Amino acid sequence: MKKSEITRLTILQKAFELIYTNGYQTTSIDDIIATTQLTKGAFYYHFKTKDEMGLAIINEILKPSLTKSFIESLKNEQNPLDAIYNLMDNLLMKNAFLKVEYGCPASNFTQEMTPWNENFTKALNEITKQCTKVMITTIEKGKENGFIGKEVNAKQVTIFVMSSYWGIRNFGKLDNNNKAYLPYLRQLKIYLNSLK
Amino acid sequence: MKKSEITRLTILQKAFELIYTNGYQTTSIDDIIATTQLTKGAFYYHFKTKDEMGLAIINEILKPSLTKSFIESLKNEQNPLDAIYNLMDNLLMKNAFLKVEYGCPASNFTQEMTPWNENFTKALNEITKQCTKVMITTIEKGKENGFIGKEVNAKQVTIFVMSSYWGIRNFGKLDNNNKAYLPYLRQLKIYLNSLK
DNA sequence: TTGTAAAAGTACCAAACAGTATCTTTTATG
DNA sequence: CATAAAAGATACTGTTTGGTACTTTTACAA
Repeated sequence: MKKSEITRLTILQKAFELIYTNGYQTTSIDDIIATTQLTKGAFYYHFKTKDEMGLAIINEILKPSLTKSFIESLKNEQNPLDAIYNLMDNLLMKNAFLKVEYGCPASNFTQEMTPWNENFTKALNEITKQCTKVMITTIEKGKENGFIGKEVNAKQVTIFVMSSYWGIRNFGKLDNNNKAYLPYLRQLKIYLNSLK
Repeated sequence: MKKSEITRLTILQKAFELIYTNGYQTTSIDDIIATTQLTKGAFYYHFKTKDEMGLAIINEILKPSLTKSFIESLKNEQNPLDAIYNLMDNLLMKNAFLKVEYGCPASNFTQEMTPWNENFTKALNEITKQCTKVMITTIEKGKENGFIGKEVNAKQVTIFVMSSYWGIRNFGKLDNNNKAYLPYLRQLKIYLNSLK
């Protein structure tokens, strides 16, 4: 890997961490170059504007990480209901990338940027669509394999589950701990079992 | 109502609208005084700082509006499952105060402010706790009245439902329309019926 | 090894920002 | 209707911000 590519990636990763913990608007370029030990010259060599960097974070850091989580969790497991539960359990309780007190990075980005940046919205929408698609396919397959009742609407369930995930991260953020995660996961299991 | 009180309320309401549509950080005090047709002198006569105003918005605009919605919807209805469904249907589809494309104001505030303002977090947490409490009580009463199965865990269900609500607003925001709301509501109904 | 384009450093700018100091006008009340 | 305090207007400040212009250093292919 070329040195300049490493620099670029360092900026993206460090900037992601700062934005994930402090928000996009409250993270200044000066903050980013301070933590990366770089200068404005380096930053603006790699990115035309701050927003171009933000978009790169979504597409090059967030997107691969999230879609990988979804695809790996959902495609390999036999029982789709277990798969969905384990995916959520993993995202909430085990993923080292995601921290309770900072919520879901995709959701954070959405909330903060959507009102004023259309490109961000589009990029985030794509991630969501990809994740949604994988989950719908998983459920449809589960219906064929007899794991899930034939009357179940895959898209509805997906939207419902994804929503509940985004929302529960709000609780975690507000409470600044994962106390709400356990009752959430128990209820999610009950709900998923009702789809058999 | 005294004139100065009207001015204060006007600032809060107009500022709320701006922040709801554009975000807190992207709404400047200059923006607020421009839309209110007031001046800095007036603004800083009523509020010591921008954050003091933000806190006042949460406590004096958001809190009463949301808790009123929850209490009125949940306390008056006979069947608690219908009550919860109608509350969500109302918040998503009928409430003129809330717009699809801008998400849930409480959730927006939470996402944007939590990382850097503890007072905001506390105030938002209080609103959430109040709403949660009302819903838990409603469910408990429903268990006593036979509307809901005795084995149902009221707190779990409340957290699950509230999460799903917050999350679905994210979908609406991302898509910039309420297409996702209908499948969500259908699935919510199916889920609530499973609690009988 | 060396020439050169790529990469990074330095110093600056104009605009936007929250907030203040001071002055003027309303408004409520004796 | 006089007057003082409340409410609001005006003009400013120091700082932070994203971004730029220009210079220097580094990496790497020939």
